[in-house]
Amino acid sequence: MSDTATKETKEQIRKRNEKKILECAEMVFAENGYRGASISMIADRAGVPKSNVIYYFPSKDHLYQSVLSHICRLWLEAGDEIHVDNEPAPALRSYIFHKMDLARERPHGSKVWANEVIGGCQFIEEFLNTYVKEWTDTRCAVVEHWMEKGLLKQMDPRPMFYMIWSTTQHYADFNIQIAHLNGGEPLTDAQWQEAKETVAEIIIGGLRPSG
Amino acid sequence: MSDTATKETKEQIRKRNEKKILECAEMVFAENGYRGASISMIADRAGVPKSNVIYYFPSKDHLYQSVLSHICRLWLEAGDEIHVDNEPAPALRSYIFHKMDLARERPHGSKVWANEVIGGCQFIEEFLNTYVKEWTDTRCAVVEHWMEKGLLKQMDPRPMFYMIWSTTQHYADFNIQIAHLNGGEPLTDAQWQEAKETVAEIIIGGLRPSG
DNA sequence: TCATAAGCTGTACGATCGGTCAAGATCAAA
DNA sequence: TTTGATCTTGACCGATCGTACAGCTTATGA
Repeated sequence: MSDTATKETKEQIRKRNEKKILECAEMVFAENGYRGASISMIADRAGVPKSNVIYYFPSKDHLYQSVLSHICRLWLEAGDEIHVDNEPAPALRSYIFHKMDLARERPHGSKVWANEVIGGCQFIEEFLNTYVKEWTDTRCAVVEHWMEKGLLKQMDPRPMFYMIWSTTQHYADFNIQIAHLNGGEPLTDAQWQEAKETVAEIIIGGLRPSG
Repeated sequence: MSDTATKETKEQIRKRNEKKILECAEMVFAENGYRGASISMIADRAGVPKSNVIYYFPSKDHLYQSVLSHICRLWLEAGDEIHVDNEPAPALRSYIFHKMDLARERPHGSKVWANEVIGGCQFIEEFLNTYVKEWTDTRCAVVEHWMEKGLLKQMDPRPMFYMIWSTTQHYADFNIQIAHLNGGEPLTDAQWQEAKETVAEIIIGGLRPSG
């Protein structure tokens, strides 16, 4: 039958379809929120029947959870630069740049997360109280260590992290609003570069010891 | 009939019901997004039959638009302090404090706006391209004027405004996530005060001329 | 080759959606 | 007191929701 095309194994088929459905689900959930997104929309976007989506993901909840889990893992990895061994300014600059790149390249994931948090964290509550909390506590300890060594201004590190998160994710979640205020066009490469620099400059400048 | 209670005029009844329904709609839209919110939920929250909601607001779209319009008006008013006659540091500090207070007192409105922007700005597109754009252009001109006078570091003022917006609204939109990372409890008055100070300190500090 | 497992999909289900409508209840003006 | 406008509500409509399920095709391993 298949003279030219190489046969796909079942495992390859499964992997390919799961990935395709997950990517489309991420977009549909981003645009419509959890309750606003329907399995039909996701199926249409992926070009498969609705039943096929349910075949790979046993329920809408499972699919949604998979999307959220995937996003969070990406974010936590972006903070690996924050170590006591590193200098604070380059480490924070690298973290901010990394998160800005993620915001530009994968805005949909950020939007799904934002929708979930706004809607009450019903699906990520346990996740927040374990992985995210542990990550935050660890990184706050590093920043406080830097502050004690006099490398940063003394302050509560938590609002600093909230500021980095909110600012970088703003460029993902609110990219459409930003485009509207930018003459209807998304940011150019140059504008994006300048935004990254400005964000890093303000935050790191604002953390510099005054004495 | 009504010995003790004073009679309500029809106008009072209309005003009271419209206000009650609008407030409940703001909460329900905040928690569920536009498509996830249903008229039944809003009606239940307001303690009236579904038909009564439709009576006061001819459609779900009208109700949603009313909620969005109300929020945006509040935000634009908060930026009145940004004038060329004022000193930049106190003006920006006042603006940030004002927006932080709004984020704490009225988180639902901010969440509805965020959901709408994330979902694609379908209902606020014209609004963005007129009022919000005009407001932003005007305020950017003021900041650039300050920069030319050497009162602030020279940079693109737009990312600065995005940073103020995202940071302050983060405390509204993500208040549940912040609470989870704060040991499950919302920020205390002292923590809130410190967050306001930290946000203002970082941003204004980061804008200080280096020379 | 052949039984079995896995991939795939059309149909059907009860629930809920936004919204219409008719009818009753209440109030304001004549 | 009568009359018309406004407030209030339950019943109902077609559409869409999540998803269960039977039956089909296709790949796999004995």
